[in-house]
Amino acid sequence: MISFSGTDLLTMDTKGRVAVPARYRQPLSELCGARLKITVPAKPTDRLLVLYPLPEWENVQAQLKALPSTGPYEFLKRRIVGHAKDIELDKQGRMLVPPELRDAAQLEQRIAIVGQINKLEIWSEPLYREAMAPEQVSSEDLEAAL
Amino acid sequence: MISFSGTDLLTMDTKGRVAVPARYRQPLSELCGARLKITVPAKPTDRLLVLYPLPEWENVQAQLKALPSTGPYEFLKRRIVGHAKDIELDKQGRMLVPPELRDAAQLEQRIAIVGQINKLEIWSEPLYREAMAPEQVSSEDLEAAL
DNA sequence: TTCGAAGTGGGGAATTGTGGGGTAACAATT
DNA sequence: AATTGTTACCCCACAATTCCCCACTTCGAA
Repeated sequence: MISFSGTDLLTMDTKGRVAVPARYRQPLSELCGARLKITVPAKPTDRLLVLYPLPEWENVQAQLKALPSTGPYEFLKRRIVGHAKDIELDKQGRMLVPPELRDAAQLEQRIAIVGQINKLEIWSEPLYREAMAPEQVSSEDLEAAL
Repeated sequence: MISFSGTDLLTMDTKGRVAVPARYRQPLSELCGARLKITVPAKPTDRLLVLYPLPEWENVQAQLKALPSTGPYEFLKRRIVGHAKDIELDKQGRMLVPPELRDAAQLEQRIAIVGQINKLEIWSEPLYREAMAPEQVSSEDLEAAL
């Protein structure tokens, strides 16, 4: 299994294409023919997208299926599955981000791709910078976490 | 079996026709000759339609049949089976949504087709946006779910 | 400096979504 | 039974998007 990490700053062109960082391409191709699934994150207020290799997505889907169909879980399942679309790469190693997801995550030209172990996160670069700013977490919470 | 996921934003024309997203057409054709069943959802307050491939509908119907014929179950069965209609696609891959169902789901021009594993949901786009809005789930409930 | 790999841009063909006209099937009405 | 009107389905046509290919540029390594 691949392990994603590190940040790549890239640009999305006018057709909505974004290059997948080259270092992931061969591993992805071997693992699953570079077939991926893109969707929204669990928290509805988070403005980003998550990108799974297909086998990893199967796990996620299985976990979702195991959740009860009530209240917030119901919402979660419908939201994540309802937004999940297949992604393949073109011969230049780029993905085409579906328009609905583009604006769900408020993506513009500048994009940040962030590796998170089993998935990639796709951010608008300005929003990513904001989210990473130190003042986004209270110092007490941080202390508690460390 | 097909697995539906992801959202497609489309328009219903003045004749009540809606294009089935192209990525589903071949799978549906192979699975069941693109013969589908459309009906209302279980919750009477939900404003949307559900669309099953015929084999999947058979399962649903069998489950309904197994329910006791009393009180709320009786109601459920009558409601779901009573609204169910056959759907086929025209040569351009569009379905014709029956008028009664159109206004049961308050469909207007802008439509969202949402994949949910074994079925497709047909929403009015504005209503779908509302339903997916973060305010629809309390932040405490959400915290608990994550 | 040269070379190759990576990221970016864009032309053009094919596919997909949309709109609308014509006609056949069907229902309703007289 | 004849007439009218409505509906559904065929076809064609246009527009937008997606996909395939080629090319330029930048950057780091040899």
